[in-house]
Amino acid sequence: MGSTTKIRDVARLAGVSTATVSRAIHHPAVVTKETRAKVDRAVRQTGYAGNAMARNLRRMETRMIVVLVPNIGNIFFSELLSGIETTAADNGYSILIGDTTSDPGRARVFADYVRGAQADGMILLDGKPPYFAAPASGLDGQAAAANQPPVVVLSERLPGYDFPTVCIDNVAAARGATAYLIGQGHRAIAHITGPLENILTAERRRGYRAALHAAGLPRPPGYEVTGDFSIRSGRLAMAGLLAMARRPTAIFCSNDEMAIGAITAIRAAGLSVPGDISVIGFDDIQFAGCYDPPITTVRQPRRLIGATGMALMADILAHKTVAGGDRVLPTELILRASSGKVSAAP
Amino acid sequence: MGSTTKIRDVARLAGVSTATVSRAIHHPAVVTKETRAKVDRAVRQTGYAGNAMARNLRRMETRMIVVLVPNIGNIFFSELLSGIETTAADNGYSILIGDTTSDPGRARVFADYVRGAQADGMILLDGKPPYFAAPASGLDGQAAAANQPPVVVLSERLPGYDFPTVCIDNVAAARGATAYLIGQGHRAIAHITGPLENILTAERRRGYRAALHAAGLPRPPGYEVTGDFSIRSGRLAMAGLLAMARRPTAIFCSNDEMAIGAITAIRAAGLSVPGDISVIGFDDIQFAGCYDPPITTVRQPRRLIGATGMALMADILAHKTVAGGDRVLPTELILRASSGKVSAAP
DNA sequence: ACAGGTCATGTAAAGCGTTACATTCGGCGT
DNA sequence: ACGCCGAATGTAACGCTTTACATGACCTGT
Repeated sequence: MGSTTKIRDVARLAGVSTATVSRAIHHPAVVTKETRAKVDRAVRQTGYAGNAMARNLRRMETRMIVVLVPNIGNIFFSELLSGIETTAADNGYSILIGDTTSDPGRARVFADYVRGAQADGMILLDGKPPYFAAPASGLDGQAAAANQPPVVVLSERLPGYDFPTVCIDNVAAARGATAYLIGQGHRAIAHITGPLENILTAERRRGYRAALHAAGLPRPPGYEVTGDFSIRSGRLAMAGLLAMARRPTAIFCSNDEMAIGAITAIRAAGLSVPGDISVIGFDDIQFAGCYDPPITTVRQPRRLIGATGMALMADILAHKTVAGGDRVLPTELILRASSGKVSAAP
Repeated sequence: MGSTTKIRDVARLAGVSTATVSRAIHHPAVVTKETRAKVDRAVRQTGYAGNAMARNLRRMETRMIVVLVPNIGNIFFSELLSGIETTAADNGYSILIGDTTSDPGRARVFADYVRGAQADGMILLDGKPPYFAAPASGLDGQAAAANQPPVVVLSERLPGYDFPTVCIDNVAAARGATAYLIGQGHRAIAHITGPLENILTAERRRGYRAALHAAGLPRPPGYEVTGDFSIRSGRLAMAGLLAMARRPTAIFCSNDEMAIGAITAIRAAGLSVPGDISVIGFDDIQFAGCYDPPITTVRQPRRLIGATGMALMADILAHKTVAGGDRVLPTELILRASSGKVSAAP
């Protein structure tokens, strides 16, 4: 009982060869019932646990998937992760989470995990291409992809790369949300965006603009304010909007946290939601429905996105087929109390 | 450029042995500047990335830590994870997250990761002992521990086991919160607990009871209601309390989500917080301060707990010393608008 | 100029389990 | 009764890297 038990020890105790022990454990069907019993007993007696490093090396797989996420602490991603984890487990995979908030350099470390066969594939939630991938360029895209580890992109599209992707139609969803506000009679609708370099941000803004344009509404300067998806940034952005000469009557926020921040700021200014100003969020995080007032928002099927993405990854790893094409999952505008008809013009 | 580049290919290209390549990469100091340059060039040319499985096997370590968490989707844990991740990265480790919500059987799978050397250590956030560990029993505890993979327990204590632990003093914190309510003149204070089998729940309840006892207050039947840490359970529990003949004037909730649920229920009944009923939560999750009203709560240093725990783990792995003793981190009662002086008795 | 020492590099042996291939045994068909 | 076939097990190579030890070259001090 000195150090760990090795397969040899089990074999000796069971009176069989190491090959038989391995078979009894991994392919029980090919050994006799008696042999299996002997091995099982020896395994229990020794507390043998195999050695994953050796097994991985031999099998040339780790059944581990790297998931690159901008911020685990963010509830939006943590629910997405939860969907990924569940499906991963169902397929015998585990997920290795890489948080890139604190240090963008971590992205490289985790990309190297896949390149170094520490993980079998990589799922990207941060909307940034892995450093080792070159943009798809027609013909040699296929050839180049052949030697690259499998990558699946979730939640945002990566323009210029042709990784399999699971996402929603951000443009349409944002357009729908804005159109709803217009339908409620709002004419002065502002937009609090995410960070500008963010693809998601750009898409949602595009949808917002498209809706205004379709309704023939102007886009007054200053009506698009940049936030960073945090509650605080929503509050600050809203404070700026409240100070404007022509104050908006409705705000479309690029996520729910900023909507919460916006509502806080509106109330701090002595105004009411939705009495004076309507607010719409995006994502439908759990707290959106429990806030006071409950927040109108665009629901994203987070768990489904995660599950679909992981299923896709498992499929690619199993069949080695890169099933192209984006999976676009549906969104839903959830109407709650934070939005309503425009009040009499101020 | 057929399959992946191996160290042999790099060695050939650089005109040195594989040993030298390995040294040039991992111990640059011991090779000549010229050799290093040759190797570097060959590495860049071939895009060599090493093979982690082989390296792990040889080094007998994976620099990976399993973290067992009850629910990644829960914001409390995701922030704890964030603290762990950051410190892990600083120490050259990565974390492998195991979610046990969906399937408690996963706990076994992940415990086997450590046993099978797929991971170097395990951090437990779910307050449940790993299946392979026997309760500490005096003398042989040390001996048994020697062959076990390192385990660190965070956030809750595991009575009967002597794993290194980073936690808060739940009893004292709960007592403090309850005592504060008593100080505000409340005499009818109810408690919404977590799941009963939960150690945390038991500790906080103990603190609650202790405070009542110290103040000579009775514990009316039905004043302790069991929840499950979800918003919904807080709402339901509160609905039950509101229906009681002698309605409480203050509620101490075992976490913030249940406090939010409680507030929702109180308002739905046409009462106000804190006008009619004061509510206190626990944890100080991000949303507690942004809720309307902002929630009085006990702040736990989540990131610090995670960081301290991971640092402890790194220390154990580096020095092989099992530094015993619990690290008890301080909590803080954050006074906000959801609680106040007792109103005129009903 | 030679012994002894240092430094850089090469050689080859682990590290542990899996699996292709070889072997043995028993049974069955003719 | 013999040969063939299939099933069960054993043998040994292999996966890729790291590192202890060996080797060789070069330098220094006497």
